[in-house]
Amino acid sequence: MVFLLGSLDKFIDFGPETKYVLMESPSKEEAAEFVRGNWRRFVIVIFAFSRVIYRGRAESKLSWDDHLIILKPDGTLLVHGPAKREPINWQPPGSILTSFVENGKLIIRSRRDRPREIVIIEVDEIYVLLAVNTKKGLFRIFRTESQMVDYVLRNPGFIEEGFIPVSREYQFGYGIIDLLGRDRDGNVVICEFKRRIADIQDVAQLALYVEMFPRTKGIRIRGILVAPDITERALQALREKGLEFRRLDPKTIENWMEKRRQR
Amino acid sequence: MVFLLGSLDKFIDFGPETKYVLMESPSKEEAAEFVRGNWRRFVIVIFAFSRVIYRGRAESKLSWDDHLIILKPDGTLLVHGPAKREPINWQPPGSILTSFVENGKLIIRSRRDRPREIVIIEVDEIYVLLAVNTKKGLFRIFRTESQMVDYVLRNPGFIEEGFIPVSREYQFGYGIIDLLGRDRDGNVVICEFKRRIADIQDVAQLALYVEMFPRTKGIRIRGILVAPDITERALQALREKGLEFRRLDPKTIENWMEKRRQR
DNA sequence: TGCTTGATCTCGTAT
DNA sequence: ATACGAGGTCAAGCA
Repeated sequence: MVFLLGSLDKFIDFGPETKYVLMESPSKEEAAEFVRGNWRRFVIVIFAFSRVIYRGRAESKLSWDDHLIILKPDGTLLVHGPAKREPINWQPPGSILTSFVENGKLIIRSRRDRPREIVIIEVDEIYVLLAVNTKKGLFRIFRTESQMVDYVLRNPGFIEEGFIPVSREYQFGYGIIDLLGRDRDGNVVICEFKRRIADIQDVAQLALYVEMFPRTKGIRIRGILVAPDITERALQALREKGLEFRRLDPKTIENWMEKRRQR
Repeated sequence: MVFLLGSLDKFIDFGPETKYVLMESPSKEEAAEFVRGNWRRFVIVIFAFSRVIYRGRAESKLSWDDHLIILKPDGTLLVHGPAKREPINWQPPGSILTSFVENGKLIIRSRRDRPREIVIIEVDEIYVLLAVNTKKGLFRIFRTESQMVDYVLRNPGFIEEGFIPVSREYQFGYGIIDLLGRDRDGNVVICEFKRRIADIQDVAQLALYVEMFPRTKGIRIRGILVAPDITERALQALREKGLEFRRLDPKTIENWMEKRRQR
């Protein structure tokens, strides 16, 4: 079922089977009422001449211009400009919307606590309001860090001859170690995995783990960074810290998973 | 100027003053042609029954459902679901769009190199296509990490009596030090700033800097973490590493900026 | 281009 | 609730 409304009939009850509601140049009152009554049910897209004020963890002002505003049933608010993947302004899920007309402007206000943050959108002209009934499709993703650990658990020789995995996601006082193991000489081996190119931050993380890991006399603590690649400077820092690198290509894992599937 | 088109007249040239173009239930051919010819000029919002395949740094599949698709002139592509701030699928700026009809489906394909990534959207039914001409509003933001450094540069006594700032954004082989200074005894002081609650990762970063900073006999290298707050475990790790913490409240900076503005 | 870091990061997960 | 780490992180700045 589809509604195309030049002016909103306030008595229409948009049933659950309503695909979308489309309004061209609605009045501010119509828009305010629609948003107020329906933001929990539809994803609402508004194209309008507006400005935005944000105050919370930081503070920002976006000047008067044409913007694309998106409101989601979970409380998410997005203000998109003509470029970039990131919204110019936003409010995360869990925020609460209010919508009303004040001084001849449509006000869309989104509030949340913890942390206390507020986004106020002042709208001077609404070109189009589109409310759509989206559903959550099944989403699957591959090539995660977790799959890299899976691979090494089943192929411990990848780290080195005689490597024995001991614990996955090992927690200690200074963080969570992706994979903890022992080498053939009984030394502790801390493995840190990265699905992307490893950088100096990753070296810092591994270095902290190695230095803070509880020591036993006569047992060395080794640190190994496992990633598809590493930046030049990170590799240099790694070596100066006495840590090690193992290159693990995503394709190696893909081929391995393919083989397992065929078995 | 506004166009509302039940069916697209392919000879219309949408001038630069065109605010938006709205199409309800366009045919796949119409939509394909419109996207092909106009994605560099408009932000295009499509509400459609579709599925998405992504392959690149990772790989994902999004099953058939109603989705909100956004295309931007800079090559950004977003597929939004009914919840969350993040798009389910996307392509960053700089990607190249192609659009055509194949086997009765509208195909929207976005490609980019470095890294080579592709998103393919198969559309089975288009409910609404909205093309809007947004502009980039003036955007200003406050309360950044950079402002914290500004504050300390003008108020070095905040770190401690006798602290002398030496270099901002000091680069050396192991990263970039926010603020480098000297204490009253001539020791090196490395300051790391965080605008949010500092955590163990930040301690790891500072620890690496301090340990790798070039040493001169008789001169100590001190590390100070400056943030509005710090987690309990991070503080513990910090102390074990012989590093220090200074609490800097955002309000302190705000008040200081307010005063400066009044002068 | 590569590299590093900030971000109103967001998001999931474990405690 | 808080903390920690992943992310197709994105985006900016600088060598």
